[in-house]
Amino acid sequence: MATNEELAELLFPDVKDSIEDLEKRYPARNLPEGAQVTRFAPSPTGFLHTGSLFTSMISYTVAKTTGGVYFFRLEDTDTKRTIEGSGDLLIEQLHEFGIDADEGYFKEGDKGAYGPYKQSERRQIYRTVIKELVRIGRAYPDFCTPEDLDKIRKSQEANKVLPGYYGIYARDRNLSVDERIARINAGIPWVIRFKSNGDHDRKTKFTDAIRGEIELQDNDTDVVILKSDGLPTYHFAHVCDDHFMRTTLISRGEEWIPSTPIHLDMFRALNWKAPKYAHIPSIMKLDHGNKRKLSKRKDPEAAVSYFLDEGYPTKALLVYLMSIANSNFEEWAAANKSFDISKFPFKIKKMSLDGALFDIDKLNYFSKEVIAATPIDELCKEVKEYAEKHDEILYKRMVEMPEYLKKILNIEKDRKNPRKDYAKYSDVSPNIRFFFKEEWEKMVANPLPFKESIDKAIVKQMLELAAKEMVFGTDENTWFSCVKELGGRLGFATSNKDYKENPEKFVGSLSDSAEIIRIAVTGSTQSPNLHEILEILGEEEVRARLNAVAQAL
RNA sequence: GGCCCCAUGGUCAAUCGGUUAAGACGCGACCCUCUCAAGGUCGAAUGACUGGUUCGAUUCCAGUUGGGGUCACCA
Repeated sequence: MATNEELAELLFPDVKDSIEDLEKRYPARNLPEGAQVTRFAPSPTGFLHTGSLFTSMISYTVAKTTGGVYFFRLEDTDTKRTIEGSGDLLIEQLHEFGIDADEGYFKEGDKGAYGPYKQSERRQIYRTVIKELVRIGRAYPDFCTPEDLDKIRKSQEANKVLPGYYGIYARDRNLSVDERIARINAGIPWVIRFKSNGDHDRKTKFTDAIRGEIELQDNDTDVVILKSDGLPTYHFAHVCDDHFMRTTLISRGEEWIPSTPIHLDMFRALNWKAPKYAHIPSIMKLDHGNKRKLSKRKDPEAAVSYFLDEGYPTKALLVYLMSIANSNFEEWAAANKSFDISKFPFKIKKMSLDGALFDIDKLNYFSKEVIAATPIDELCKEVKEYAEKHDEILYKRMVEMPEYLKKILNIEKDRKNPRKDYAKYSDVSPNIRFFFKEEWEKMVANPLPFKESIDKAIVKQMLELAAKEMVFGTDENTWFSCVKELGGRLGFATSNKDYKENPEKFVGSLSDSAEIIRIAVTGSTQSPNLHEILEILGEEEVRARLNAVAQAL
């Protein structure tokens, strides 16, 4: 009668190393007490998901705040879904958010002593551990075809028992070693399954770093750990990699909670200490009254690239996500007058337990705050960088007349209550159109929104008067007194109080007189501070615009 | 369906058995004001339901309901 030892040898003849060897190759990390080793371990299957940014931000923050290590591992074991180059793209996008790994997989090669950090390059490690598992009888080859498995599942459904490969339904679980060897030698394809000792009627408990104690049914299914393509499944790769990479805290999506007993089962079988788990709630979206996970297919905001394309400052998204992660962040930010999330004392225990609905209003709010607090030179740089990728015309202007753009972006900015016009850089262009002659000409070619109640002749006179006599190069008060005086000559009120008391005595209010100038110069009834606008445009240009509009009336 | 997670305003949420149940976004009103963006003041709006424990439950327990997740040779 053959032994498991022989079976293991037949399955993995080339594997010479033992688990002992691996333990030596990847020694325990020498880190201070309390330092956490965390990671972000995505599959290279597309763009960075907003939920992934959220979990990676948390992993990163935990490592940084505890003086630990944050690494990046590429989980490319699903060869069918892998998209070439998306691993590098993920790293680039994370980099835009300042989430750079201390070690791990990088475009230009691995960094760190616990690699390789790309799972497809870790085949021998998995095979070494699995060989050992076969040897001790905790893993075995399974010869079921997909059709066999399908048949088993169908009969389970018909009999209304739990589907899965477990107990009496685990067809090849109790094959004799001789039989297994015979089938392998006969060339029948196989996968390797983990042999669970679990009992469905018992519970496994573990302490989640966010939720506290969680109690689940024991795992009793014999999950596949090595697929027919020679690569491991997530379950096994996670256990194996996070053991040898010495991860101390696994932060991952809450959808992993139900499979945690499988992982714990394997850690136990290998006699390895399991890491701590932090299951992060998913970011949700309201869809026809129902909450659901942000979906990459249905929701533009599920892809981080959406925010980048719209021109949200990366910091703003991070601030928003942090406010979801630890709701006391807002309070902290207000007290410290800073949105610097790296200084915020993040506590994983303070994470809320259910998934937050993505709130674009709140993001916009934070984003306006962030942009308003950005120093002008930095803002110009950011806008320019955004424009370079997404707004050709704006980019050209920023390159050709940087000082002019700087003045425009600086309107009412350098004060205690700065303007908060922009939530995203894509808001800039539509807001500043009128500053450019050719745009302004297009705008005033359309009927202008002058008040119907004011006689066109008066409007015209006001424009002509302003074109001739309005002062330039003065401070705001002097300028405004002048505007008042000019309006007064035509019968406009020179104070709102006067107008309120006797509106019938005037052709229009003080606001109305100023509005005529605003409309002519900006094409709109709304604009930032008129005085600043006029000074930026310059005397010559303003007088020309006023005359042009007056003539067209 | 089995199992698991979750449950305070529209949204994010504080409260570690005793509170007029914070705060923020959004919304409304008013103020400021040459318009707007802001800013200021004020306001409307919350403990899913039913039992139990307790002198006292938003808070602890159970059940109900509701929402979410998961049951692959995908992660």
